[in-house]
Amino acid sequence: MSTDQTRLAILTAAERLYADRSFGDVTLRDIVAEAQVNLAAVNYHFGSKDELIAELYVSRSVALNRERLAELKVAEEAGSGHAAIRDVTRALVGPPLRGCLDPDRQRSAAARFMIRASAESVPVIRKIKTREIDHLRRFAAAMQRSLPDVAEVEIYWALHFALAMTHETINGGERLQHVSGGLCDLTDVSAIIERIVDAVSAALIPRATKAAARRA
Amino acid sequence: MSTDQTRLAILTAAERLYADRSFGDVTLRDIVAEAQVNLAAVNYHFGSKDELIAELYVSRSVALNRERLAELKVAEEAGSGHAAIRDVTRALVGPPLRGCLDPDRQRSAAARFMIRASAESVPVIRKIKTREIDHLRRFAAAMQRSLPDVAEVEIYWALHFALAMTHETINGGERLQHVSGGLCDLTDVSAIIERIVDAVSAALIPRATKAAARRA
DNA sequence: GATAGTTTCATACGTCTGTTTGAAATACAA
DNA sequence: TTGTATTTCAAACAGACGTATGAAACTATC
Repeated sequence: MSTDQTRLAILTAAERLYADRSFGDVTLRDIVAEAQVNLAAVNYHFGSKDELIAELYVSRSVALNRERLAELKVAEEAGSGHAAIRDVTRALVGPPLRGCLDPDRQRSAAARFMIRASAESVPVIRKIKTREIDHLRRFAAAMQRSLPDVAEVEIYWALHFALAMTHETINGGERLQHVSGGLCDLTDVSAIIERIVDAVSAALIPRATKAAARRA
Repeated sequence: MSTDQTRLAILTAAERLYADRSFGDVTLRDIVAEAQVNLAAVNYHFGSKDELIAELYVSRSVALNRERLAELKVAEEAGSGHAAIRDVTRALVGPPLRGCLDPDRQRSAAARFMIRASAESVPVIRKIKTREIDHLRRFAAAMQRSLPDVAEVEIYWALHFALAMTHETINGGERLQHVSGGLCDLTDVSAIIERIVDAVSAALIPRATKAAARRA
């Protein structure tokens, strides 16, 4: 092909398959069948399976981070410098949740791939996760700015719990629906987001007022 | 051997390895090397790799459920019939957290294996997860008894979030420690448990008082 | 339109996987 | 001890895996 259509076909095919199945389970032969390219194309264009996964992870990682930071920026500009804690949390958990729960399987593939990359700890991804650390620190800082009275350690735990609820809702949503007998609605994404935002606020705000009272 | 020492050696070896690495990654040859038995012993005693995993999962699953229900029973008897929401939550998240974060690798293996089985969705385990559904429903019922004013759907979400925080703390604890620059202490297990219990209570109790006020 | 460079393709390589085999070793009952 | 049943063992099986090869098919430049 003239341009690197093949590269792109492989990347999107891999993304689509990794969204549903584990890294170890998806073979190169699965990927090239999905992409409708030759088996050798993967090693020609990427060098190895690991390098393919790494490149896929990096590209989707920067996309997710960009999306989150864009939302954060909007909230911070609306609040003339510092965003409310609810808006910061929304910017953190909104993109992956909206992405994963999108009914369009292809559009949701990127988000679900990222969740898998976050959950499964395959060596090749472990090595390039420094990016994620820095990114999460920026959100911790934003949360701290919105609640200056809260101790730093509480901020990190809240961030951790926010991601926890996000990931488990995506990965274990089926179980929740099962356990609740279909009572819990997983189709209304914004309601889920507000629910998580509520939980994070409820956990943090008492600690803020308590700290403020101590200070006064 | 006279008794089924070999069966047991295989089970504990598999548990130990699956606690640290994924199901796909751990081979039968790894397991028999760890157990110091012959390769063919696995298929002789269990039939196949999948059946080994299934038997291991079932046995550890009933052990975990028993532990949780014992804690719940103690709390309910102390409260003469119904336990406080904090105690119910503690009975749910305490056993896996204490198990996984135990410094003794061998003792923590069972708990970490269960977490992996819960996170990785391998077909053979998916089929026998009905057990887990029933078990979680009993905890939902206990939570409902402790907070009768809260809507049923809120109970299920709270249960879901409690498990979310538990799992992510176990699986993503390393990241939390990294992001927080070592600020978050993962060695003090009971402090972590209280933190999760706090978060669940904070999420539920406002909804209880609100519902009670509406009712009045 | 010939040439050089890039990309595709069928095919094969070596290795590792779960599983099977049949004989050897062990245990246990008569 | 003899005979039967259970358990172990080394070895091999067929299949799937990631990767490598070299010829064929393209694309672009002159």
